[in-house]
Amino acid sequence: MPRVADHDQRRAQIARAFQRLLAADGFAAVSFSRVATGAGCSVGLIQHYFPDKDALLRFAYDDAVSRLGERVRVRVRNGEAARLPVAEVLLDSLVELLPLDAERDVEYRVRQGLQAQALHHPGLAEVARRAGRDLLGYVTAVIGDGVGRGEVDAGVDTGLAARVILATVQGLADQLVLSGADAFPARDALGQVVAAVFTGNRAVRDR
Amino acid sequence: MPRVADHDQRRAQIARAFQRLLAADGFAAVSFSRVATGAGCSVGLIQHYFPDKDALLRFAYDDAVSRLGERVRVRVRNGEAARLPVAEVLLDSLVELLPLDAERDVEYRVRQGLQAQALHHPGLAEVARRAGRDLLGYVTAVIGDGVGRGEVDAGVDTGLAARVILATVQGLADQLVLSGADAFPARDALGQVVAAVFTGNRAVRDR
DNA sequence: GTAGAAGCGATACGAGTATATGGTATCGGG
DNA sequence: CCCGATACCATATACTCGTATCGCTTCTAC
Repeated sequence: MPRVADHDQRRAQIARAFQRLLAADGFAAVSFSRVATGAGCSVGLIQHYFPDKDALLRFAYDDAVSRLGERVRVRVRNGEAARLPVAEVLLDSLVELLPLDAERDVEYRVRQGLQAQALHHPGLAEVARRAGRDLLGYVTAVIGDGVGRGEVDAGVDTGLAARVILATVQGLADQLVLSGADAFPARDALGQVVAAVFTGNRAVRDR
Repeated sequence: MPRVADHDQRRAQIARAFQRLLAADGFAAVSFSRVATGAGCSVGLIQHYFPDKDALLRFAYDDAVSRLGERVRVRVRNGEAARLPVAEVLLDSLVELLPLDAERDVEYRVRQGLQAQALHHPGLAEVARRAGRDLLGYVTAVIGDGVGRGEVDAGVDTGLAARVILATVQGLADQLVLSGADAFPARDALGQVVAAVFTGNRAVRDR
């Protein structure tokens, strides 16, 4: 066997350079040569690990959403370990999606940029749909959990409520990047919507 | 004086071609030559009416949001003429923003595509901010109106409530284009959020 | 009429793109 | 030790892009 290299690590390195570039300068600024410069390698190396640009886009998108999902899962574990109310755990998880600090801002921009492309790009659309389904399923399950614990009225359509909450998160994120992270109390705003579903727990609603 | 032409009409014709192209094939597909083909003219003509690409982008963006604003204003006038509850008028107006039919889908994609570009484009960002401010001011005023009529609790922060509602609209729109216009009852979902603010009017909330 | 300005199109140019190709360096196994 | 498979790079190719420029046409004012 010949010379070896850690493919996963290389791909991640390239994808991160791609993400940095996308977040900083926008989708139009992403080219193989610029990604190569950012990753400290040659264009040829990128070609070596990604058959074409689509593959790079998909990988980078997937990498971003899976990292995000990981962060959310950690939040949930911590929240459950601390025996917090479901509403609070959910809110904390969702705040991960908002571009409130530098790291999350980069991630938001990556998701945003690639989701915009997904509208006209079947491969990316599939990644976007899957990510959306996962997140929707997760939030739906959490709300269902809230029903079980009496924090949510039994009559609510958990799926629709999850859609509304996720929509609000997404929209608030859009507003934040446009008007600045401290233009308005985004967490409070999101808290209102969550509280509107978790009517059984006034401690959260009245925060 | 030499030969005359209707500049506004020409610019609109070009901008519409631009918007069609953007909505159908995405921002990356928008080039002068394609816009010219779509508008049935030459590249030179576009250059004649727009000094550079930025000017075309800004004009097209502005055209899209002002047309949308006009549609919203008509909705409001009709709603007020029919003496509908404020919450209902607001909901009808906001549904204009959702890509529920072909025309609104095109408009949504234009706004979405250009807003995504605005993140890394000062000129477009200014248009986006202004459009956002206008819409936010409008919704805030409507909610304030609701307070005056007793449909909204006096204690609510009208500006923040407006932000939340607009965020939800935007996020629901994103979900709609990703999962199809009839994937879920978007109007009902939006109605829930509006009703959460307009607590004084159960007829709307319980619809 | 006709001068001349504006409308409008064709084309040229340089930069930048994704991808293809050929080559060199570097390591592991026999 | 050394063959060869693989990592990696430099450059070539065949585009497309935005923009600049030139030239023809068409109309109005005098």
